[in-house]
Amino acid sequence: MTKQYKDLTSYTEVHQGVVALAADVVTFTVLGESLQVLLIERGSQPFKGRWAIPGGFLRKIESLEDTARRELREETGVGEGFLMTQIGTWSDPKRDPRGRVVTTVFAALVDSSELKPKADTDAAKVAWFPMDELPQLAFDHKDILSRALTWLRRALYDTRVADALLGETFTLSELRGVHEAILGEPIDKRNFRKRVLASGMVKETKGYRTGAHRPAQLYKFS
Amino acid sequence: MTKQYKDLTSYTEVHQGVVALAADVVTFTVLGESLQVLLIERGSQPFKGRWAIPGGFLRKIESLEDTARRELREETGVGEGFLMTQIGTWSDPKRDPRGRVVTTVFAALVDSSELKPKADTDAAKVAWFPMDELPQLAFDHKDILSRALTWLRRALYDTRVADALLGETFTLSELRGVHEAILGEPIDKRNFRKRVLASGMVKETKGYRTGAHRPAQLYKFS
DNA sequence: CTTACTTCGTGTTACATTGACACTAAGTAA
DNA sequence: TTACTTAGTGTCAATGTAACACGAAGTAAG
Repeated sequence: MTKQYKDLTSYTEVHQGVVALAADVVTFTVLGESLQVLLIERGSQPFKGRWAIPGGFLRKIESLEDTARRELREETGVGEGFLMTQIGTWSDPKRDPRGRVVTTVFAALVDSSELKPKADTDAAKVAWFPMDELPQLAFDHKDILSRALTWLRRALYDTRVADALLGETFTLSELRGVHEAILGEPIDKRNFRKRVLASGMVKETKGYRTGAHRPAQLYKFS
Repeated sequence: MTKQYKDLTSYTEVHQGVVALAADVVTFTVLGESLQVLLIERGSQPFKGRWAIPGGFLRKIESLEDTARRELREETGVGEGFLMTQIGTWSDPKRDPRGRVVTTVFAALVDSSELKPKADTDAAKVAWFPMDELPQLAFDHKDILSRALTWLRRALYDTRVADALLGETFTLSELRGVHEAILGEPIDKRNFRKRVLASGMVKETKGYRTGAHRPAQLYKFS
């Protein structure tokens, strides 16, 4: 974050009145039964010690989508297998006490099984938090997370959402778990199976997931 | 547009590599049976003679929402009775040949009965076009209009959309006409009445709309 | 004043979708 | 062998959706 602060200082000092454009990435994953979001701890003022949504400034020859993808890769180490969608742009002149920062926010979905949470780079701590146990947040990031969650719940009925959060194959219980974690409420098991199978969005494979219980058939998206 | 060009020139000359931030406003209205959008004709290069979505640059102490509201008022002369929603930010580095312009797009809905189409200010022609007969557009504005229409069709089920497009009172046929114009397809009359009345989103008034036919009862949103 | 014309206003039925609900099956672990 | 855990399965009621046709109430024109 020190880097961002310095960049911004030079922006505001040299280009009086000019706006700095950033991309912030709200990265979601489903871990166990819980929807989690990736945050970084701020190491400097303002909001030192609070947690923030990772982000960075737009570079000269990038689109905001490029910026967001680059930031996500730097923070999480995930490869190409993520889904990213723009969810809005925040531009209140007072949203950042250091100066004028307009930020376009993206939501990214990553498969928890592929995560290397990327050891605290740049003297900044990075961590996953359950969406229902968020820490104190910097800037207007609480509002942003709230809107991101609303977006995610609406987008859930797009096949690609669950696809991005699960591995190549998955059991129907795992798929249901993703929906439950995002919606924050239980879903009837039989009705869910019926609906998903009837929709034709998944097809069965020959594999089975084993454990200390009856094995479950594996499916994949079609 | 001359003004915008000059502003942008100074941006790119003085602040090498710095991004100019704009707000563009896609203004929709329903006129008769047709969904219309407000465009301005460009009076200078690039894209001289083509039509564009009205917009302007962010000022120092404004949010993008403020910019959009200000632009809309300047172009249409409508008062406060409009609905405006952010639909996305376009940031491709090559989207504007003059230099780096990132634009946040808003959709605005105005009641056609309140319009003063605002005589061609600033030597720029302003006109309404049916969404299914668009002229040649400047920049990436064709793509933007396409996304705006998608947004509008999805948002239609929010009561406020039709509310913003209609006057204080309206007949159920007029309300249906708004839905048909936006969706671009006919809606069954009896089913529509049933659904709207059952939803409780409108309540009847004592007025009637007369014409060369049986008078129609007026309703208003509740 | 009669007729043509236009838009308003009204119900039923078939079909699809959704939601509630409980037990047996198949494996592991002790 | 028993306890434990998760997988997998069907019915029925209620609700929502879509298709469909005709008489009513006004104006306009001869």
